[in-house]
Amino acid sequence: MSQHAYLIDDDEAIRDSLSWLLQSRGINCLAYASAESFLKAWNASLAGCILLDIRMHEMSGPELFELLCQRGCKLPVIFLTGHGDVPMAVSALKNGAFDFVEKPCNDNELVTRVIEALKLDERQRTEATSADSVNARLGTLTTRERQVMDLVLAGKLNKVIADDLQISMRTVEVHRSNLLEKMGVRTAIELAQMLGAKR
Amino acid sequence: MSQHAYLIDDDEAIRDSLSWLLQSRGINCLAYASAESFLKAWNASLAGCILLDIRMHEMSGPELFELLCQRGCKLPVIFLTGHGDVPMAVSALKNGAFDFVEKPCNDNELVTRVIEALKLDERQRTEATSADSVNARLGTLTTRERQVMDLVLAGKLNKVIADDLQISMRTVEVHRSNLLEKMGVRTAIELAQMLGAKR
DNA sequence: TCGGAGATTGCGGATTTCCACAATAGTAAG
DNA sequence: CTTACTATTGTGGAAATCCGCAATCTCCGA
Repeated sequence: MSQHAYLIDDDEAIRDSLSWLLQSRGINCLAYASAESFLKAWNASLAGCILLDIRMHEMSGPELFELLCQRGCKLPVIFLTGHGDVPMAVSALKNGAFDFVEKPCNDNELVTRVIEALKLDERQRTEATSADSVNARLGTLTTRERQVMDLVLAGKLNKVIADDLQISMRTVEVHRSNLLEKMGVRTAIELAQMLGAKR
Repeated sequence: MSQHAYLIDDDEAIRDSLSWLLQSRGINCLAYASAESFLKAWNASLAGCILLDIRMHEMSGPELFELLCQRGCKLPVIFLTGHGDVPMAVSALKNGAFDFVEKPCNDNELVTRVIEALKLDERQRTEATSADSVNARLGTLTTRERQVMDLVLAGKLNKVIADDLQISMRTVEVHRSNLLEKMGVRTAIELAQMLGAKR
């Protein structure tokens, strides 16, 4: 899925001019006339960033933003507003918005910020991908294997783990070996690194 | 060092009224009439947060903020301004300011934000403390010990490490044992966790 | 009811780790 | 020059890990 700038604004003139601006700079842009229409189109695989007007009919920009956040949307959001005030901008940024710009704004300035947002999403997506593969592997572990893994990561010796779980050392060894295999690592250290880096 | 709100504003009336407000709510407050005077008083052990006026004679609020950041100041900064605009607020927050409020502002609102900033600093300070102890320990390691540690964390066996460093296995064992001792852990796993969590 | 997956355990051997005891060398500080 | 620290290596044994081969036992879905 290639990156797009998802522009959400109920003002057709704005949609047209910004779409054109971005496209002319080589940025794919899809425009939506309402928060609702974007919400229907959104899914977790969309990549890029969101350009979101603050004031719209029906659902407002901030409302959509909150809803998207709840649904796990990680796309950087750049708020657009023609009548913004400081508290509104502060609130948006403190809530995790990527940026907040006033309309009308300098074309180059806006494009620059959109590009920054796209880069951020790119990075986040890369990280998320590796995190997902780790989680997928964690998902293949059986209950016992996970229990053993936790104790292994706690730095306990097999004999201690065996004692904790009330099973034989040999069983622990088997689980340990199997879980390392499933996680795609050869030693417990590598496992610790793999999980440590992602949390 | 107990927490203080460091108020920096060249308007005496503001200093007096905000100091009084904060003190009356049980928050220690120290006021400075200029960026320069605070800069002279600042040191890394100060705890709390900073209330910083944007426009001042000589050095401005944002200038002081940047300087403090360069010097490693981690105190949350709440910008105060009587004539703020949106771009200024956005810029401040994107540069890492904790908050941005307009004067005059609601007393309770400001106090709430100051308290949030103080809590944040408290948390950061706690984390920094443990990170410092880890770094201090890392500092006691000799060059060789650090080399061995890196390879151990890479999940390599002692024999491989010995080969890599062109020394005997026995020497690796000694270094390994010594570094684990110095780092205050009993196993390489614990070491990996200790370092993994702090990066 | 049959088959597969997961949990469990034992045996025995190859590898590795962990350590105490001991010794040699180079280097920097005092 | 003496002391302290670091780096280095050896011997030898105790403890732990790693693994292949084998065998039960339970639970669950076909």
